[in-house]
Amino acid sequence: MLEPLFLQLEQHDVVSEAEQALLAATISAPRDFAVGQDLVSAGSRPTYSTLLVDGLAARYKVLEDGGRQFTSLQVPGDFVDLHAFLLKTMDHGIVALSPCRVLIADHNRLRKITETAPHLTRLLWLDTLVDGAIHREWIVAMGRRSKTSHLAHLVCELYVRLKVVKRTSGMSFRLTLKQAELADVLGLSVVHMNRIIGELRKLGVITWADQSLTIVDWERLQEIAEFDPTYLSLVRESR
Amino acid sequence: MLEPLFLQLEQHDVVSEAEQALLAATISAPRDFAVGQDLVSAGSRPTYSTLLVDGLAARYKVLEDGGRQFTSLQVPGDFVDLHAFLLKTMDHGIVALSPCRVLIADHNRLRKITETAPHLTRLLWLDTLVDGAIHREWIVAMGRRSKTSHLAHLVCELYVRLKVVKRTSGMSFRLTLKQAELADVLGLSVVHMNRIIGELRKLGVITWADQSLTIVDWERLQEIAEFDPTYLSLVRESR
DNA sequence: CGTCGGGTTGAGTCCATTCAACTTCGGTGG
DNA sequence: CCACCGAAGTTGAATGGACTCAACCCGACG
Repeated sequence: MLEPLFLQLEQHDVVSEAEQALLAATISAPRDFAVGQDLVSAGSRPTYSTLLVDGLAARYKVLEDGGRQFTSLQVPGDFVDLHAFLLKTMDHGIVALSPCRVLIADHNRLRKITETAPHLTRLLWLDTLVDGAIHREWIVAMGRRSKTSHLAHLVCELYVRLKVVKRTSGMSFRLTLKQAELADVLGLSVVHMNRIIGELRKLGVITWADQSLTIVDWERLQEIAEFDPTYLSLVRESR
Repeated sequence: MLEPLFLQLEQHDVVSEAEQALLAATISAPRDFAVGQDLVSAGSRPTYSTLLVDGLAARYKVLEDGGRQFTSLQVPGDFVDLHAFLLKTMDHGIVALSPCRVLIADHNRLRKITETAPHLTRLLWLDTLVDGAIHREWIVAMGRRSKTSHLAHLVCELYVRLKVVKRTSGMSFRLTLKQAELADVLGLSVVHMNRIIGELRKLGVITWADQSLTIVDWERLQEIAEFDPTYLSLVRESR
């Protein structure tokens, strides 16, 4: 069940068998969440971190006027709230966008890892750093890209991240988001989100129906997005 | 010269004398940068990380059409590229927005810390996690706040972060940004940026002249921004 | 005294929003 | 069986926010 996590970690560096065993011993208790449920709620102080192993989840904040903004999308193999291990208090919620299965890693055990397994510690740290790199890319997209380019970039990113954990088939992947939720990713109104999607469809670079998104023209999509996957650190080297 | 770093770390947890000494031994070689110079350039693979001890710097990315977006502002005590320790390749540049003084921490020595000083390692990790938390807040601001609220939020954030490192006097602080640079923070045109600033001035919540920004009505500014400093983790507790 | 960088202001255009209507489709109950 | 309903998506029209282009101000500096 830890496979997606290992697939992700091994993109960055070699993970020894001892380290894999240590992770396996740290993580326990599978749990399932239904669509719309909070995996972790804002303001809470969890004593464990949550590893997503199946489904799609998102971090979000809600403003006083009711507006919601997603700050990240989480795919299988992502530690959705590893940062809570040190930040202690959740400053945002995490919601299931599809049925989700998660595993639990107790903070005491994570602390043990930091005390006994420096290399594995660095890999977990790196996990949160990639998270930050994705955030930066989103900021750039929100600030300076056209909406069409922003959406294209998101599709590229999701495709690459899902491919790493073998959740793609060919140039397609399941995307269980509603358009209203996508709008909360890009910071748009639902109506306009719909038109932007129509834009990419009309350009013939994607199709999206029945929760299945297919990239029809990967080259063109990358161009529109100015997508450069460097920020995902998908290079296996000593860390 | 390490004072601002210690001031920041001690906001989060107790830093022992041994840890302070270890940091002091890790960090060396002060260096100065002029306005507009890159502290770190995009695409590079630095073998050390850079601690800002004086001045204002920013992370940025540039798009093909020449558009620039800042993804963070860095104040004294910030490790501007601590993430490069594990990410290895810089996916963005870091530029000096005022004359900057920095110190250098070699990656080999940082690695030593991860192998011998788990608590200090966690504090450094935490440093990058707060970074991520700030990124998330920026994403929310860009996506769902009004531009006025976004600017107000930025002012609140800067004030609090600068206060931690004693770079405020009363309700004022030096802000060496040009309006064009602020525009690259919020993702706006210069002209519109100017009008938004005028907005906050007209509301009587800030003044800003001669590179000195003063918060005239802190309560009101916080309201406009819906500012809640939780995300900065300014609570001293065991981590 | 002229020039230049940064800031400010006005006018017109374009993009994104809101409000609203309408479609499609799957589920549910008469 | 089909009529109805609600959720999600799509489309049109009008409003308002953000953009560009342009002019102008002003203080620093040569």
